[in-house]
Formats: sequence, structure tokens, C-alpha cells
Amino acid sequence: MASLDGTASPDSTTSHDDAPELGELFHAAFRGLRRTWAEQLAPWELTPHQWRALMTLNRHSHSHNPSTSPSDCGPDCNTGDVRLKDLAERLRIAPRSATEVVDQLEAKGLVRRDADPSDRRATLIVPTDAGRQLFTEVQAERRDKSKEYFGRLNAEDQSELARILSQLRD
Amino acid sequence: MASLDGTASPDSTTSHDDAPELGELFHAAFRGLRRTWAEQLAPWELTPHQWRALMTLNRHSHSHNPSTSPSDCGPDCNTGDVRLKDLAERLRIAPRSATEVVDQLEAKGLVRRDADPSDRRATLIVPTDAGRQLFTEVQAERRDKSKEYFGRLNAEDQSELARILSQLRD
DNA sequence: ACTAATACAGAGGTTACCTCACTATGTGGT
DNA sequence: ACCACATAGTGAGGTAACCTCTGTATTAGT
Repeated sequence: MASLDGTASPDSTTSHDDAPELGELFHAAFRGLRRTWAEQLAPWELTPHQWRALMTLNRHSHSHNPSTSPSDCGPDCNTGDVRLKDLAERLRIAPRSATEVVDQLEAKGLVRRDADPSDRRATLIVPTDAGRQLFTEVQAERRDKSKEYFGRLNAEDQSELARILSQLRD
Repeated sequence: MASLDGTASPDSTTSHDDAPELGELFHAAFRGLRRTWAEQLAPWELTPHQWRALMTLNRHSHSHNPSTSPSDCGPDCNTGDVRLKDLAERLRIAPRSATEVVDQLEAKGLVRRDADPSDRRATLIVPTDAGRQLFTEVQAERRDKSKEYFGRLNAEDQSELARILSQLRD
């Protein structure tokens, strides 16, 4: 609870209590971000959630489990041993929630569930060709900064924001 | 529990650009904020949404007791008449969604629906005594910066964040 | 070999939104 | 005065993005 650092002045004479709180600003900004994303992704019939999952799967395909790895995993080993659980961790959601979004992507033919040869309990989530193509397509579109939500910030503010948010994320 | 180690892969030969996107950071930070709020508000059985509505109503309505109100409202005194539609606007949600949260707060006895004497279509949302008391109580608790989600940022970063988010909000 | 842990999915719930259609009421035009 | 139309709130119904709890198959530890 009350830590003893005590460096902060509790009187807060200089703080404006009636100013919109950080939380409110954050909330509003996040809702705007979500809305913008949803609109951008609508042509592809993807929700932001699905896009995040697809992006993670396409990008984050380096495995973490070296045990019993196939010997032919050379420099181009990028098939991506991403188990459902790994996806959940990267998206910071519960495994059950990852199941859901994978179900959706699978129904759209964007990812595939493969059996993990090293553990028959596990499922490897692999983007299909369609999934990879869609990812590339959408990403290219999104690279147009004028369509980016954060495009209204200058570069300096963008990196400032990134720095601060990183602290917040823990 | 688990260490959630970063795997500490020193070099990813296949990774070309691993810059975590702003959107991802934003998302993660927002989820943390939501969770923190929910936990803080749990003792009062309020959801973050309900709290935001209650806060808005308490801040923007200066309603006195029906009796003994000498109307010493200053020149800048807002009438304190917050219609459901006004609440929706302030929360930036659809009127129908405001109805919902007002329903919830009314069921808890924290706000009351009064007829607007100047327009019989309109409903004025007024915090009850219980609502005002709860607001004060929770706000006092939340003033303890050590419990604040944004407390982990120093003052400078907090105002930086506020400045940037304001730009984003439009 | 037996027990504990793990990976996933089924069932069902919650929060925080939304739109569309409807009613009651207010407003302006002729 | 009357009618068209807008506006305020709400019932009905839906969606996205989460969650927990439970069950089953499988693997790991002793």
C-alpha cells in the first residue's frame, strides 16, 4: 500500500484536479485506436483482434523450445513452432481466448492447426498461404502513414509515447 | 508464478525488424489499466465503466438538496442538469449505452432519474447522496498515488503522456 | 506404475459497447 | 390548428473481446 518513498507531494498544489485524467485520456485514445483499426481492417473482414493474432503468427515465428528439434532446422527454419499457448502469451490473453481467435482465423482459412510432432498434446498454429498473403497485403496498406492512427503525432512524440508505454506495460 | 523469461535470444538471424508497434504497446498498456481499475473498484462492486459514469455525473452536476437551495450558483455554475444524452456525449458512447450504465447505477441506488421540467422527453441523471458519498470515498482512495496505475511513471512522463494522448484524442 | 502437471477445447459468463425500431414529446412551416 | 419532422430515451437484439471452470488426452516426475 503506502510505500515509504514519500517523494511525491500529497498536497498536489500544482496539479489540476479538474483536468481530464490520464485514465480518461487513455481510454478515449484507445477507443479511437480501436475504431480506426476496425475501419481499416473492415475491407478484409478482419477484427483488430484477429489481425493482431495473424500478425503475431506471421512475425513471431521463432520457436522457444529447442528440445527434440528436427535436425534440419537450418538458418531458414521459419515454419514457426508457435503453439496455441505461445500465441496466448504473446497476445497476453488466456489460452482459451487464443483458441477462439484461432478458430476464427482457421474458419477463414488463414491459419492451420498442425499436430506438434514433439508433443501430441500441443497444437502448432501455422499461417496458410492465404494467411501470409493477407498479412503482407494488409501490412503494406497499413504502412501508409497517412492512414495510421498514430500518424497525427510527429516522430518525436511517437517515440516518446512508445518509451512511456513500455514503462507502463511492465 | 512462472518466470515468463524473455528467452533472451541474443540474436535473431531471421528477425529483420522487431520494433514493437505502438499499437501493440498501447493495447497492452490499456489492458493493464483496465485490469488495475477493475481490481481497485472491486471492493465497491463497481465496474470501470460504472465508475467513469459516476465520476462524470458527480463532476458535472452540482445539484443541491431540493430543499434549502438558495441558488448561490456563481456565474459559471453549470446548472448541473445532466441529461442522459449529455452523459453519453461526455463518455463518448451512444445514448443507448448511457441508458445501460445509468440503469446499473440506478439499481445500485447511486443515481436517480429526474424529469427535466423544461423538456418532458428528457431525463436528468442526478447522483443520490449515496452516489456522491461513494464517489468521494473512491476518489480519496484513488488519490493514493501508490495505487495508481500511472504511479509508476514519474511526473514528467505523466504530463508528457497526457499531452500526447490529448493530441491523439482529437 | 502412478500421480502431477500440461495443452487444448467445451460450456457458459461478463463487460462494454453497438444499431434499429418504437414511443412520447417538442418545433417549425403553412 | 395541423402536419411534417426532429429529438430524447428505451426495448430488442447483436458483437467483440475477453474470462473461468471443467474435462480429456498426453507427458513428466518420482
